[in-house]
Amino acid sequence: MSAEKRPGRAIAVVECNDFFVSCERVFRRGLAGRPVVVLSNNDGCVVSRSAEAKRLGIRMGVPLFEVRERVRRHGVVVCSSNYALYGDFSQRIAGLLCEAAPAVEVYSIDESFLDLTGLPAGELEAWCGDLSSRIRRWTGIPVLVGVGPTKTLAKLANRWAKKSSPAAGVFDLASHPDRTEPALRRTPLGGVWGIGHRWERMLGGCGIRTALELRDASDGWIRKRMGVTGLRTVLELRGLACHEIESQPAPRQTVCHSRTFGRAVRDGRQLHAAVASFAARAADKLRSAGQVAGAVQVFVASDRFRKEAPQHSAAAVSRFREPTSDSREAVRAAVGVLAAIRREGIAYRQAGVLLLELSAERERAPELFAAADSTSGALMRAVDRIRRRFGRDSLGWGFDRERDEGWRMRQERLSPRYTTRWRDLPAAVLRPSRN
DNA sequence: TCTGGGGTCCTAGGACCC
DNA sequence: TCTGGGGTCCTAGGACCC
Repeated sequence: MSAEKRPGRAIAVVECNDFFVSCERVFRRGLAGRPVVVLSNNDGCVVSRSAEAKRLGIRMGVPLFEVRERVRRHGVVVCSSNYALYGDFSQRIAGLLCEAAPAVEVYSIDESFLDLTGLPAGELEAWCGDLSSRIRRWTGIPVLVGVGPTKTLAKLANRWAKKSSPAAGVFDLASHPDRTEPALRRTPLGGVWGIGHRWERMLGGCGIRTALELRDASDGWIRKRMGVTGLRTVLELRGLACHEIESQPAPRQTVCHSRTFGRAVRDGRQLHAAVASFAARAADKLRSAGQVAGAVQVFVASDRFRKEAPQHSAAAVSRFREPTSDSREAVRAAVGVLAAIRREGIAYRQAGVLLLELSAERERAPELFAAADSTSGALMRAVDRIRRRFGRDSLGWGFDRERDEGWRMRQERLSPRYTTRWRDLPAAVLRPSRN
């Protein structure tokens, strides 16, 4: 355990407020002030809500069909998720953060950690306020900033920025340690970073219900019940840093592309086509990260919500003869695995392809007796180049042509890709002035 | 009718070795 | 026949995150 208490350590976490909804609002001014929700893939669950939608009692993660009546009654605007748009906003914001702070960890699509150690305590809040308004002005996205001596306390501060002073948008525990205890006392366990549903229930059963009670629990007991992961959280609540800022992201260990289908798929050819396209996409991701994979895993699952239908889920792995990022090899191996695990007569609702045992392409050791396919790398580079220039759909594989679209996901309310596709670019119309 | 996708880390247990 | 300690590697499952 490398816990460390250093004087004056200041970690900020910058989190976009209701990020997906905020992105939708940037180009659709009519959405301001209205209840808005964004859905997961397949238009399944609510994954982002505006403040107005939250006030209507629409919970995070709820399936759309359960709140359909409320949506209709209150005129809630419902959007399919548009990851091309959100990803682009995310990159722009990350760019601004990297200009502003020396060490930045882009933690997720809507949140980053900044190391602000060294900024005079008296200036922290104003500095964060400036940053927040700069992001708002240049991207249109509102952000909230929490500051603390550890990542866990910064996250807790962020929660308070949201709850207590969303207008100011900054809550600082690093230069105001006296605020920590009251904040911990008023934070339920579920609001602590690192405490999920299971642990919340377990701890609640033992009489621990607030972040303060968790902070003051005994080390030995926490270690026994929650392992080192739980102990780290507790130490961080005490101001001892266990999680550093990782400004150089570690290379991925797995790459996954999976989908729940728009409807259940019983037909072998369709499932084959779906898995082939997932494998090709996973290999694309691999190449864009400059990695190769040693093995591929395929999984399939029937609809777990339809208890009356025959259920089957399975997964299996196939190893490549030599690490590769060639889409054709990934597809070949994946459909082979699929053929071995698929059961006739089962209606599958979900499938996915994982690439495992990743390593950097340049570190790859050539196999002594491999019949090296020297065209593979060149072909893949050419494919990637053409797609970058002419769009992802400009070039496909043979199996794409036979593709039956039956498994495609539902996206009935997709907004345009305003910032990443030329023909979706918003137009500004200038009218001559009348006077 | 309608229920997401993509990751990480840790732990326990078994196989195997010396 | 009975029997110790310590190590590694692998896998499955469980917890968490957004």
